[in-house]
Amino acid sequence: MKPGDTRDRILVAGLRLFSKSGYLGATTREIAKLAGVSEVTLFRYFPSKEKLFGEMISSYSFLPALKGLVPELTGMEYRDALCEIAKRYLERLHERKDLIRIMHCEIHRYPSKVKLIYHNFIDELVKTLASYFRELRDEGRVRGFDPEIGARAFLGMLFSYFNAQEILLRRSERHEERQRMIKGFVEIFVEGTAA
Amino acid sequence: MKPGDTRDRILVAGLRLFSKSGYLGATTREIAKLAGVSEVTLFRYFPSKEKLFGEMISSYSFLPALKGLVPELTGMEYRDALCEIAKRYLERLHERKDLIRIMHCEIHRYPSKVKLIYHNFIDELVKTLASYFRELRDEGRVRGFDPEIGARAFLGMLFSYFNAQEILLRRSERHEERQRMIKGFVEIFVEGTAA
DNA sequence: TTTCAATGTTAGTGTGCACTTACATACTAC
DNA sequence: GTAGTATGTAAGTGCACACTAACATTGAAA
Repeated sequence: MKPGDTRDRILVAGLRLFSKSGYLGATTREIAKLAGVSEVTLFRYFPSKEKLFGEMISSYSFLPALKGLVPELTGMEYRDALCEIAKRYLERLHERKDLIRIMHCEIHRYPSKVKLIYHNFIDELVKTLASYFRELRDEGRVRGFDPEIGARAFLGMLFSYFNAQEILLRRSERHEERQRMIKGFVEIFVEGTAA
Repeated sequence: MKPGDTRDRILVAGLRLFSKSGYLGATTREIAKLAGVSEVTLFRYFPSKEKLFGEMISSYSFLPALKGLVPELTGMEYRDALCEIAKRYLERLHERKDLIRIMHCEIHRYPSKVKLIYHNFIDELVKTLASYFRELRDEGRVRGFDPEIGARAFLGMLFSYFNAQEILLRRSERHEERQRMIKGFVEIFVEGTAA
């Protein structure tokens, strides 16, 4: 067993259990068990539960969700581009579901760190999408709405949908319904912002 | 001190502290102290912390947020009506902020009860708003989009805004910014759904 | 074969918290 | 005044959990 491997397994187990039971609800025993190590080993790697939590949050920050996507979009039709953005965004949210849960529930525990991560995530998204809208606006392909508000509106529709389905109601996500919602949202948004 | 008064004060204190610290983080000592009673009295009214939590959730369910509003809207201009809906919705969310936090974080504790309350809340909102859209559509004042998807899109934009501002970042909400966001969202939505 | 690092096992300690028991006090109704 | 009801105070129980100490085991490198 390579060194580093154990540490990672503990971090992954922490992510899972902190997400499922909350910081206080997840016990070090459970985390160690899920990681397949003894509880003592957990404390050899992380001097306290609090430190484990901190390291976990830091190491599992969000990947850029949309960065690098914009260039690919410039040639596409507006409607198709928005569908693509929506798809990617929902995929990223789905991947980071556990982390999102934790940040929602434990934001009071590590206010500055969690807020920073969250803020950066939202900012990156909004700015990326807003810059895309600004580009289109300069080409006269959409009307002159505020790009940031537009970005927040679009991402907000999607986030709420994700939140209701996957975080709160924990439904099995049905692919076809998701497609239908995306199409509906995009439709409204396209009509609402077209030139 | 009337009977019933004490019980209520404990429930209110429970709401506040469960919201702030989570179910496990809030102690019965703290709750009793905030309610201005001794811890023993708390246990005289509620046989366990779990029961207190359950009673609290049940008694503080959501009030209908938009019901009864639709009739008032029928005479109004579409844009103004949406602004009014947005304003009311955000006000209701603001009032029930603590409860919303709890439901987000503790949904795994009382899955069926919490889900039911939450589901009913969303359903009431979506159905009310969708019926308004359907009415307009029948009069030919908006185009033929799916009223339910439209409702989810509109409420979703607003909810995400509320969530980011008040639940996660706990910002002092600046009234003017809120107005600006509402206007921007409504603008996009109106253009996106107008006939 | 020896050595060393990573991990396990066992058996703790101390603390905070939900919850209890026993008894005291204040106030109200009769 | 007496009885009863709501509340308080003091003290404590038992348990789960974060965290520790001491020693055993394994496996690979030298």
